[in-house]
Amino acid sequence: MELTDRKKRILKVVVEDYIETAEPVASKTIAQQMGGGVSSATIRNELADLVELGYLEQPHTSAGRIPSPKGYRLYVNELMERRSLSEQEAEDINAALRGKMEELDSVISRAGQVVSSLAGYPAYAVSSGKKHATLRRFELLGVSDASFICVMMTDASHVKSQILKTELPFDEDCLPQLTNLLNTHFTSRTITEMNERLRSVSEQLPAPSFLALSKVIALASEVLSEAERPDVFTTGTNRILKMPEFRDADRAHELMTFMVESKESLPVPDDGAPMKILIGPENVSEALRDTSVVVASYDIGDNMRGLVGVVGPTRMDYAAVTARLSYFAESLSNMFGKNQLPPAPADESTTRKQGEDP
Amino acid sequence: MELTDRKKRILKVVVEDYIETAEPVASKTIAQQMGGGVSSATIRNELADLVELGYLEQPHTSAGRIPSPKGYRLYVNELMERRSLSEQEAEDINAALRGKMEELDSVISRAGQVVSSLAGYPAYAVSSGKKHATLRRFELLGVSDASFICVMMTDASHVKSQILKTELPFDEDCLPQLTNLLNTHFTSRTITEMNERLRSVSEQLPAPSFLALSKVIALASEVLSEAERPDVFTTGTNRILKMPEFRDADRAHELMTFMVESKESLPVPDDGAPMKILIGPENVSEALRDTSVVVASYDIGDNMRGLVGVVGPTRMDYAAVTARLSYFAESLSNMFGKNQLPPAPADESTTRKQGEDP
DNA sequence: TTTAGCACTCGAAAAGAGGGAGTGCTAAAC
DNA sequence: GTTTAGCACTCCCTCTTTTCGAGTGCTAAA
Repeated sequence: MELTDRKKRILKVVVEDYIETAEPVASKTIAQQMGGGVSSATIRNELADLVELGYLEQPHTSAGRIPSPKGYRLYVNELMERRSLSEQEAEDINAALRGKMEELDSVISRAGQVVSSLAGYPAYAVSSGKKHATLRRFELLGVSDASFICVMMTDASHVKSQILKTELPFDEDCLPQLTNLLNTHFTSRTITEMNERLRSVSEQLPAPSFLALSKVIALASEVLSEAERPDVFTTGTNRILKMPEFRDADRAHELMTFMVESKESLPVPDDGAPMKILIGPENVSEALRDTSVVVASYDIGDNMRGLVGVVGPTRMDYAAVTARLSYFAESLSNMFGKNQLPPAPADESTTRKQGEDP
Repeated sequence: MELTDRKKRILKVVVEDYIETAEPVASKTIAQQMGGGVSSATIRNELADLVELGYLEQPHTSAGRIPSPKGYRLYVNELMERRSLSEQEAEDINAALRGKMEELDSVISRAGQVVSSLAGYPAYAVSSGKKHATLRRFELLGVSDASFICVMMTDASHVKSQILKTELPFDEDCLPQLTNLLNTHFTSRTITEMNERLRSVSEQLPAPSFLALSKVIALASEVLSEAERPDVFTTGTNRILKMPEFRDADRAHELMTFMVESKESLPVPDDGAPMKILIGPENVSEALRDTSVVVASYDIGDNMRGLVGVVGPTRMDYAAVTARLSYFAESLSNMFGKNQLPPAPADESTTRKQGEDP
C-alpha cells in the first residue's frame, strides 16, 4: 500500500529531525516543522498509522517517534532530496585530491582519510585487487657482487623494487643474462608456472645465477600475491566516540575492533553499481547491525576499482554523505580512470548527479 | 629522606595491587599481602606517612590508597622486580618477528602492531628518519616512448621506483644517457644542489630529455624529503576503551585523537638511552598527563633508529611492559642492525637482561 | 476528518536511605 | 617507643522513592 502524501511528508520530517537531534521526535515538533497547517493531534493519528505500518518506532509509550530501518529505506529511496555540493565543499574535496597521489597505496589510504573527514564518520578504503596478476617486466641492477636491485612491473603498472642479497657472489655479466631470461620466460606467468620454469632451468644455470634467480622468483610470488590481495585501510575510528549512540565504551569498542580487524567483511557495492547504502539490519555483519554504511566505488585504471565506505549511525545524514561520497568517487575516477594525469584542479561546475541505490 | 625498608615494601604492595585491580588499596589487604607480620593498624600509620611524603594519594577520607606519580616513579626506579620473559612470551615475540619484514615501512608499522598486542595497550612506532639523505644510484628503464620507470636508491639502501610519464616523446638512446648523467652528477647531492645542476644542464639537453630529467629530479626531491621525514604509525587505539580509566567516551576520544593526529609530540627516549618511562604528569603533552608511556628504540641499520612506544594508564604493568618491550627492541636490533640478514628463527636462550631508565 | 482537552504513562533526574568498607584516633599491650 | 585492638566516624555506592514533565492515546466536539 502506498503512503499518502502527507504521511510521506511527516516521515521525512521525522527522519530529518532525528538525524539532526538524535532524539525521538514529538508530534508537536512535527506540526511546527510542517508550517502550522495541521495540529499536533492530527499528526499523532498519522504517527500511529506509520508505526503500525512499520516505518516508525516508539522507544516507549510516552516518547516521540524514531525512524525504523524501513523508514530510513523509504526516505533514502524516495524522500531524500539529493543534495548538490556547495562550492565550498567541492573546493574542499578538490583541495584534498590535489595532494600527492602517485602511489596506489597512498591514494587508497588517503581516500579513506579524506572521506572520513568529509563525512565526519569513520571510513574505510579498499583496493579491489587485481584478479590474475602477472608480471610484465623485470630488471636487475647490480649493487655489489652479492647484492642487486630487483625491479618488477606488474600488469597493473605497479612497480616494485627491492634490494636482494645472495650468499654466492655472481659474475658481472650474469645479471643482464638473467634479466633477459626473466623477461622472455617469466613474464605473463602465474606463480605456479614461474616455479615450474624455475625448476626446468635449474640444470642449465651456474649455481650463483640460479640462487639469484630463485630469490627473484620468491620476491615475484610475493609481489603477485600482494597485488591480488585487496588492501583495506580504516581511518577516523576515533569519530565513533563522537556519535551519541556509541557513547557506551563497550559498544564503541566492539564496532571499532570490528572495523580494524574484520576488514574483509565490510560491505562492497554490487557489481556495476557506483554506490550502495546499507541501513542497519541490512548489514550482514552482526557488528554493523546498528549502523549504516554508504559505500562508493571508483575507477583506478587498468580495470581495477577502488572502494571507499563510510560507517555511521543509522541516523546518518544520508543526503550529505551520499552527495560528498559520490562527488569524491567521481573525481577520483576522472583522475585515475580516464586520463592518467595528475589532478587538474578543475574549477568547473560544482553540481553533479548523485549515485544510486538498489 | 630515605624511606624505611618497610615503607618501601608497603609502597610496592600498593603499586602492584593497584596495577592489578585498579581499585584503591586498603590497609587490611596490604597486611595480608605482606604475610601477617604486622596488623592493619600499623600499616595505616605507615600509609599516613607515605601520603604525607607524597608517594601515595587518597581519593577521599575512608578510601584506600593509590600510588601518586611520585610513588610510581620510585617503584619503577627501585622497587620493581625486573621480569624475565617466560618461554611462551619470548616465543610469541619471535613468532611475530618471523613474518615478512623486508620493507622498512612494513617493519615499522608491524613493530607497532606487535608491541600493542604484546602489551595490551595502544602503541606507536616511529622511524627516526635519515638526517641528510642523498641518492646513491639512479636507473631509468623505458616502458614506451613517453613513459619510463625510474628507480632510485637512497644512501639508506632504500629503493624507490615509479613510472613517470612525459608529454614529449624521447629517443631510445636518451634514457641510458640520462641515467649516466644522473649517476655522475646528481648522486650524493642535496635537493638544492640537484636543482642547481638541473638548471645548469638545461641548455645542453634536447627538450624531451630535459623534461624527463626534471621529472626525475622532482621525484627525487620527494623521495629524499620522504626519507628525512619520520613516519609515525599508531595501532591498537581501540584498546584505549578497555582501560577502566578511559571508559568515559570524552576522555577516550581525546586520547585517541591525540595519538592519531598529534603524532609528532609522542615521547622519544633520550639520546643513547635504550628505553624511557614517562609517568603521568612527566609527559609534556596535556593529553598524556593521565597516562604513562614506555618507549624503546632499536637499531635498524644504516645509522638509523626505530622507535616503539606503548601508551597505557599510569597504573600499567611496568614490569611486564618494559620486559617485553626491551626484549622486542633487542630482537629487532639484532635482526636489522648487526647483520642485515632476514630473521633467523632463533630458538635460543629466552631470558635476557632488561632495559634501563633515567 | 480535524482538533481541543485531559488523563495517563513512562523515563530521567533528583532526593533520600541504608550499608559497608575503610579510615583516624585513642588507649592499652608489648 | 612501637604495635595493636577497639570503636566512632566518614564518605561513597547502591537501591529505592519521589518528583517532574514531555508526550501520548483517547474521547468528544467542531
